[in-house]
Amino acid sequence: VLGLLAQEPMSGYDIRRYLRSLNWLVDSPSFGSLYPTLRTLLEEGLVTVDIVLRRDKPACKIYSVTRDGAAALEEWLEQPAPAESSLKTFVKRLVLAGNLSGSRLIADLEQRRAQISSHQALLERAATSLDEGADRKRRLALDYGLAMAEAETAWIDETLQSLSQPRENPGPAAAAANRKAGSGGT
Amino acid sequence: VLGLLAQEPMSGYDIRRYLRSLNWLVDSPSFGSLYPTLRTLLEEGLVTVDIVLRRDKPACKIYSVTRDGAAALEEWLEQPAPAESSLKTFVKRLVLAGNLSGSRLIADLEQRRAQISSHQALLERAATSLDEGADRKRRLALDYGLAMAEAETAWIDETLQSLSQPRENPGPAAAAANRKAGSGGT
DNA sequence: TACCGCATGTAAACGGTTACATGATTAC
DNA sequence: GTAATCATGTAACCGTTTACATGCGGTA
Repeated sequence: VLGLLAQEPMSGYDIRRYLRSLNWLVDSPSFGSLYPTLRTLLEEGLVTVDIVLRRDKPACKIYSVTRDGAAALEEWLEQPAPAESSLKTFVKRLVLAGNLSGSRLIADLEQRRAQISSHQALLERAATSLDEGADRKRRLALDYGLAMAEAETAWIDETLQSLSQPRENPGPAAAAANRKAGSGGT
Repeated sequence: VLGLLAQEPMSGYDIRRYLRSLNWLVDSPSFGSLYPTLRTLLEEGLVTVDIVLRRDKPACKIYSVTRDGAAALEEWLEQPAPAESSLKTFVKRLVLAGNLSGSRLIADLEQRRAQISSHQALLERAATSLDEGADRKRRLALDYGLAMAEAETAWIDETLQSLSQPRENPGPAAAAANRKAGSGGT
């Protein structure tokens, strides 16, 4: 929440709408947890409110991060994601990449790449132990996991490369285009 | 839990170990929720216990599904995943693909493909609305989402194809090989 | 006037994790 | 004898969802 407000002051309703638009990537909290969270942040002095009256719509409360809030956010972002760190954690941090320092972002990507490798190893072990004549359906989840791991690794590698060459402006769009063109990748 | 026990009778500890090996795909419950769950299933008559004493290891309780349990599982599996259905739901069902009827599995895959399309559309809308000169880092999450959507769609299409041609035995392994060979995709 | 989308909020219920407690068996 | 792994279990805590409650503003 702090991260989103740092990108742009918003109301609780806005946060919800924004997170809903990323529905697939991150799960958006219900109002029942979102509003109390904002209340807490306010009481802790990490955000301030600004009640905005509009003639066309009902009034809303726009929240902005304070200096303390920005410091708290930075503290959270700068401490590397915990070693176990799930996909959810990674994606959350990716959503806040705009607030992340370049080196921190690269470290996150590399950490994720390493985690995928170890997960891949686990899945491969599981696949071989299940091996031989086992019904295809039983292996589907493993195959899915391996395919996704491969795809994610490829994306991370592309992204790391494009981040290390900031002179050009290939950006994610160009990377996507490369993918579509099917230029032989690793 | 019922689905795993249907594949093979196991102890709570085994379930945990198995789910841990799929760590990345599904999150394994803590013992604090797993054991009470088994207790409940037992009380509901959906599973039975068998205390097994071994000389080399401590005793353990092997759970097996009863007829009622199998019926309950089937009921759960046959009702298509709810329309919203998250990635988690999809993967969970994929892990249990062995217990799923062929037509149900295909329906699940197709439903997921459709969901990805709509999510893709959302992400693309978000990407264009954020468009123009926006800092690359701000778009990273969107790009990630789109890349993963693409990869998942590709995997689903391959899998659907291989499932519809059961005469050959290409299986997931062959599909993976195709991917690696980089034969022109969709 | 009735309804729908916007916007905020609260309280109960629920489910899961964390932390704790116990004990058998093997290996150092 | 002591640590580590295997194995099971309980209770407090905590965050989230669900359901409910309220009200403004536009529109059919």
